[in-house]
Amino acid sequence: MREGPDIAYVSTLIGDPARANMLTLLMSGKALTVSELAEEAGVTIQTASSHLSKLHTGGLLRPRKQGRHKYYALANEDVARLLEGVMGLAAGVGHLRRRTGPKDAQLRHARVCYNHLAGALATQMFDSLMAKRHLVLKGDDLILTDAGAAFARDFDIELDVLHSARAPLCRECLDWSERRSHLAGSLGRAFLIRFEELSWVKRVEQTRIVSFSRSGDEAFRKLFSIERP
Amino acid sequence: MREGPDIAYVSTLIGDPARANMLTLLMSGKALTVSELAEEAGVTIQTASSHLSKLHTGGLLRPRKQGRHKYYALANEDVARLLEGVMGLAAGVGHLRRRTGPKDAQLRHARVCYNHLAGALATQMFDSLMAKRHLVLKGDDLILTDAGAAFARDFDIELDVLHSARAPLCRECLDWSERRSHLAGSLGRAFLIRFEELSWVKRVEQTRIVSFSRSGDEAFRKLFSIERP
DNA sequence: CTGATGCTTCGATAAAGGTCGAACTATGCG
DNA sequence: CGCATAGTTCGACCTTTATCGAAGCATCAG
Repeated sequence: MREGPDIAYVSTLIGDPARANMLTLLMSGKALTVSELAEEAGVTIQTASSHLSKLHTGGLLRPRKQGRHKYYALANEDVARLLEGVMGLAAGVGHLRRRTGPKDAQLRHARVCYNHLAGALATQMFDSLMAKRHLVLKGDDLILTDAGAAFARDFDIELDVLHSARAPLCRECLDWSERRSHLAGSLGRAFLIRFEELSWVKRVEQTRIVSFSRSGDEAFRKLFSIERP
Repeated sequence: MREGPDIAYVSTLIGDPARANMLTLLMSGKALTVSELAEEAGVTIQTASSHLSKLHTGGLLRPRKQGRHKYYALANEDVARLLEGVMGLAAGVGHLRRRTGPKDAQLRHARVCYNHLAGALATQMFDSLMAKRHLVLKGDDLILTDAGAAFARDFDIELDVLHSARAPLCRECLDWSERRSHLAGSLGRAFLIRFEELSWVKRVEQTRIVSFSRSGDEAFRKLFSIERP
């Protein structure tokens, strides 16, 4: 019974409260320094340093040195997806660390998941893309149809660049608050970037919240045929 | 940043080697007893009992008592998916099987359990009913949906008669060869009766074996959308 | 009833690992 | 160069928790 991958090792890494805090922070997609992570996680710098080094060894984080700073970020999108999955299950158990507050509602509505959009609006966007057959599910793979490609190009997303990258173009990501899929992959990322370029959305500093401007919300809903609630 | 679900709690649950072993075992989809899980995980029964109780509290497992045995299975598909994700990240693949139950192939395939159908075909029938939302799980109770009721009536099962009976309509029964659920209760019984009426099946005298006719097997598979192996 | 089996609870033990103070290295700034 | 800042390493606590023996329930078979 010693076969199979070592899920205990990875889970133990995530299982420590301080490390879990840091990982949750890094879900914003940003790279943060040791000190920043230490403060947010509520531990001293020494402790944080030790934790981060373990997370790196475990392949969950990717460090980058810049001058005398050391930045840590999630190693890749798989890590982000896994964390999102754990959040989903934890939320399903009804095990929230904090009571639902105003911030929580905003998080559920629209937030960043690593580098793409998540939350209620993101799942609706995903549903729209599926309904219009811009995306289709082929087995477990998500495929961008010709119509979908045209739609993306129309939105000034340079698909050729995305295709040349190694990362998968389209990917499903399970939304922990909505318990439905939203769009990940380089296309999901490209969409978020365009939203920011167009000033439809703004990131709220220090959080994962994504805030839509009034006109941005309208344009977004129009683009994806989402009715006002 | 202390928002969001408590991922540390769930991860800690998975993070213990003994628990991880058990969860990996249960990825087979089968329900296993405390003793079996203890042995496979390499710990004593007391320790296993404690672990399993924690996993239950954490919402990862669903226990069922049958006689003096206690069977544990993964709580739902989300848990399985999460574990699959962790395995993916932990790199490597491994699946593990364990032969259980009667050795007779015919018995394993289809047999009578008290008054309803059991065996591989029965668990597939059950899975089909669940997948099509003819049955839904509400807490520990199995509920026949409107769609399910229509489906049953369409199959000439007189639901009114069943409802008037004192016995519960739907009930999960743990299949001892498959270690998964199949349908019991008066509805489960009614289905078997109909199968016999239609000559889809015949009971083999002196045994619990249920033998499907060639055409009966085909009709059965069509009714429940079960692919030929 | 009695004995056997499956599982749970309790308590003591021991190992693991998170934590922080202190000392140390490395980089940047004047 | 000296000094400040960022991060690491070391060592010593100390909380947490996995573990198993022993005893206690619960269920089943005669």
